[in-house]
Amino acid sequence: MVDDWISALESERASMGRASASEKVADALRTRIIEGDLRPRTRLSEERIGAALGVSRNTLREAFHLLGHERLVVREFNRGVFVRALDHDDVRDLYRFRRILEVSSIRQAALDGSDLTRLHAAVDEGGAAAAVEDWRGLGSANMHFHEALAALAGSRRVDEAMRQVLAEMRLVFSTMSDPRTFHEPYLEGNRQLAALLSAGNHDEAERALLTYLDRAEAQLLAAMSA
Amino acid sequence: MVDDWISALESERASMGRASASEKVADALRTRIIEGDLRPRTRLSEERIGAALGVSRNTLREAFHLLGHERLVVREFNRGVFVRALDHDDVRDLYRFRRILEVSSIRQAALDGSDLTRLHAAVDEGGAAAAVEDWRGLGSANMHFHEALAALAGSRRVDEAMRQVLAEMRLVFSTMSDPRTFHEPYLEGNRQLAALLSAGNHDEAERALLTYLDRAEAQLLAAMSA
DNA sequence: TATTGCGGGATTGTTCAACAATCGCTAGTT
DNA sequence: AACTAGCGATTGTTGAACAATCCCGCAATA
Repeated sequence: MVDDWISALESERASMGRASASEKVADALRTRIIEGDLRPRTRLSEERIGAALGVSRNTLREAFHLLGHERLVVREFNRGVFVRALDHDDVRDLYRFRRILEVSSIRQAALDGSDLTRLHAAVDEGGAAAAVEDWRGLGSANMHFHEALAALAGSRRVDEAMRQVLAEMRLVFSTMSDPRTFHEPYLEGNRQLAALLSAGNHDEAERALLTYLDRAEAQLLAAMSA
Repeated sequence: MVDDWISALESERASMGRASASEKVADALRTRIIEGDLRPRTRLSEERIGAALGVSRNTLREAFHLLGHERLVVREFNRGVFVRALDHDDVRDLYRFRRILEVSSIRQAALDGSDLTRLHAAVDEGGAAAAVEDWRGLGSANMHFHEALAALAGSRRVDEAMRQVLAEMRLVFSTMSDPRTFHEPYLEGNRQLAALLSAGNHDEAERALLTYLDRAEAQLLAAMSA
């Protein structure tokens, strides 16, 4: 059935006891989107989803606003909200932005010997996930690595921007069939990057990061064309 | 009367004929906040503002979401929404972020000889505003200058991030009594920066920009302490 | 005096039902 | 085939209602 995710949504209905209703709805939808149950361009009908989750249209709309803010859905006036679909330009722009944020984070780390524990922890997390062939988990670890990398800039707003970017990256990955292909090659890259930073070799780290991002971008673009 | 801005809001009620109601409400409130009529920490009562603008609570709430997304207001659960109040840390973080975005824009411009017309247009706009002593207009021109500067990065997401940052900057300026002090000194700085970029002297431009931002940050922080 | 606990009023959070505005599609016309 | 009118479905917006929560004053207590 095409509407299989509706039942998946209903299963999330249990965990909605506390906090703001709209946030819980947003959580549920976010999970469905990231897990790939809700494909890009899918229209999110207020009526059906409201019924599935047992919330009113108003609350649902607030949730849509939250997801729109995270760029996971787009709202088209008088037409509804749709799961966001990223094109090649989006991916190129995402990586352009990532280069800016992550390179400047490394440069900041070069100035003030930052704390690299989070970074190494993310590497370890990735190693553990790969060891048990949990490729989705490896993907998350990868995200954590880059989140930790951006955190070296020591700026709340950089953190926030990076989280935003990574959420959009998940949107891209959600459409890919084989997570391993897109995450496993970068485990070693992360390890090397962390090592270079630990060694204080920031120039080399910057170069490595740029090659890393170039490669990832090219791979994603190629996969999107196919 | 303390509630003078209520009538100012009502005057905006006329211009609300087209487009989404919530966006219009957000526009009206945004103006009031930026103009300084709504001071930081002011609580935005759903009842009173809804009545003043003639919209329902639900629509008003959607508008609050939009403004929250722009970080002009903060929503506190079960307590209401308040005009955002920035502290010293916020200002420091804003400038940290601006350095990252604007420096990388200049570096990008160094790689691909970007189009500088918007930049020069913003300089001219500032000159014209200063000539007639329109200091608020000079402030806007200043924003446009840095928006144009960030645009050199050639990234939609950088543009968006910069707009976000500048909106927060307006929030700071809205609390300042004398706009001239905070905008006039930078007219010459903008002119020089544009000239350096036109001349292709990007290294010097980068240094000038950093001094520029350091000075602006220090001046704002000093003003906030007073 | 300071603090704790307890109303009670005011405000926000959420739901519901209704209507207006708009869109997309289909059928009919030329 | 193209174009238009109309219709059904969906979103946009409203208003009212109720529940949940917070704020503030007041009394009781130590």
